[in-house]
Amino acid sequence: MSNEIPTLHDVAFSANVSTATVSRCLNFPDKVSEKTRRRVFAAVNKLGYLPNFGAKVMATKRTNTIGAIIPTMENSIFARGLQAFQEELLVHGFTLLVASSSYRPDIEEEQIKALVARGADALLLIGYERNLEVYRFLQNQGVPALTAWAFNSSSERPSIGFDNREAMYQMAIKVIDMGHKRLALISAQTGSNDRAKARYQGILDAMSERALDAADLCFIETSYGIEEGALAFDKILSLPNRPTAVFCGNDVLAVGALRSARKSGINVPEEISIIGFDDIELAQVAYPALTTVQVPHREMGRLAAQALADLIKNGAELKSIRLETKLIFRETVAPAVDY
Amino acid sequence: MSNEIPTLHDVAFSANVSTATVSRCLNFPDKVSEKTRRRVFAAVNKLGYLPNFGAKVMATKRTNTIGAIIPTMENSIFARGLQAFQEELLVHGFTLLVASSSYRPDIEEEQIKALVARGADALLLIGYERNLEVYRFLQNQGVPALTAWAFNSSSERPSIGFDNREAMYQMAIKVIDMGHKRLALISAQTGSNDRAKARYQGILDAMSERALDAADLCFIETSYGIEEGALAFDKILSLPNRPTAVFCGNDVLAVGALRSARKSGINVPEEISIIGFDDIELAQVAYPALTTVQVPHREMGRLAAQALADLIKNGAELKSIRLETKLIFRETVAPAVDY
DNA sequence: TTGTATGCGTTATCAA
DNA sequence: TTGATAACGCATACAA
Repeated sequence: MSNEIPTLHDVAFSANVSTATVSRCLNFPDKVSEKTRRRVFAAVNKLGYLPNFGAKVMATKRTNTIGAIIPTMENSIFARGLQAFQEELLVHGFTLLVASSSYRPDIEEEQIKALVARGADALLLIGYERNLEVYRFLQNQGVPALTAWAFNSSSERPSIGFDNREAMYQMAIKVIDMGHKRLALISAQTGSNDRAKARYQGILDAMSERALDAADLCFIETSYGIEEGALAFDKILSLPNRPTAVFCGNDVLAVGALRSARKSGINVPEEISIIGFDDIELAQVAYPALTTVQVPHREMGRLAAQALADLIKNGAELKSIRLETKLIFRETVAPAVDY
Repeated sequence: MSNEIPTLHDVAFSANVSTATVSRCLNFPDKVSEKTRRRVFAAVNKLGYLPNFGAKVMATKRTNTIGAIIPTMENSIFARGLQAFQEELLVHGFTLLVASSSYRPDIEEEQIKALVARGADALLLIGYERNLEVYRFLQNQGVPALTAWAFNSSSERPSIGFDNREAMYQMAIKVIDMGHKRLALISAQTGSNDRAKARYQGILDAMSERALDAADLCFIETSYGIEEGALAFDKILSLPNRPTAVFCGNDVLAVGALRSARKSGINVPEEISIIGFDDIELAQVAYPALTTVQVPHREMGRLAAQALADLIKNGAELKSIRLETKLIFRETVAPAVDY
């Protein structure tokens, strides 16, 4: 029982052929005669040969690895999409390299460099908004990047996602048309998050469209978490002219709001309506079940992987794809009571 | 504006030193004179030099990459742990390679090979149970592996996790001592899941300990999902001698059970108690809030990353670590009603 | 169809 | 402190 890891050379020696033949046999089996192929594979099995990764990378200039940088895997919308992304990548023979930014642009930048340094053949990024210099760096290094979770027709960067503004706009129109005039939004931090910003804009646009003064929107920014949503909702409850409908930037915040309402003895939706965004599991399990916007996270991940694989393997150009969202009315929204 | 990616050579030429000096300068800055160091770094910046990954791997025989294979990122217990794992890995200069097995041993095996082939310096695996041949393969390839999410004192494989049997045992004892005699367990598939198996065993042990006939446990196996939990609960409800306490292998199944109970008009916990496992977000958001076992997922991920980093960088031996779980009593458990 | 020979971009050994 | 040079293990152009 030898303790050395076998190389191409060893296989070639054992099969009594040249290293070139072994290499060919492994990469293009049909370019080799039946007889030698059998000999080679026998040797490969006998020795337990596995191609050396570094050498392969060096020779082919390709790692067959694709990097993804997401805010955090703890947010199930990213976990879900990433899972689908990875599964599809596997089908095409790629492996997933993962990093997270904790929603911080500086960390994201660092991670982008790290993944490029690690030889990622391409990158998946969340949202458009980032330093121009980053895009230049990617270009210089020859590493293509695809944007996901957002679609903005006015940007020419390739992206696979949905129109955050439009989705929230549609939901807001519906809710306003149910008689709600005093609205609130509990939003994720909009600073460096173009998705949050777009959702905010969607509500503003809907208000203008329906002749409400957009300046009257009660806007609260907070960070991600159930607790944070609850705290923000508490603040809203203490307002003099309490809103009748509270939009939330995501389902997690909405569930926090729901919890806070229950604690304060406020009936949802009779006294106040609450709206989420994403339609993660929490939304249907919440009590009452949450009205929200359904986003095709898995589909996004899958399509992103396909596009990237197609780009690397066939040189196909990255094309933007716009996916549709869907309004899901469950139990947390009711017509506004007038008084 | 040149379009070529610069190499060590280019930097050396530009700084007017040898490639050896540049390499040294980058890897051991203090082994080089102040003057040349400045010259070299100036050249590096000017050219935008980034070390070639493949070449580096080939020369050092190290990718600084660690692979993790988990059942699925969609299960938030893994997403959470993986996030912590990745964050800690980053601190030590490692990148995370991710693959998922969908709870299938054959896919896991394939993925293990894929990650080794991708040059992972070490692997993180979930649970002990797998083909012996896999461990032999890992050994032959010289790739160390650490097991997480389970701790079994009778195994000598290094692992960082908790005692699934013990945790469920403690919970069951508590519940039995509240007067429950007719118990049920809605379990994840135990076939190739040692954690599920251990939790099952924990209940059996508790029953024996409290002089209940373990054969009376109503045991249902199902796959992961809210819907699946609900269906299993429906079955239990239709039983002639209905159990008074229903344990669930995880919180997701428990939340499904809760939903089914609500639909059937059964009061929880007055008429039936429901117990989860994991304490994910769902548990506190569920209504009524779920009684469950809290597991330190993040801590596991963090410690696993530390151990692996220490192993690769300093050759430290992998040591098993046993973490504690905690019983969380919320609102879904009440003393048994006798009749 | 198969073999020979070279290059890929680092690191590391040894000498200077 | 620095430089010349030999690996590292594979893919591939070219020759046979």
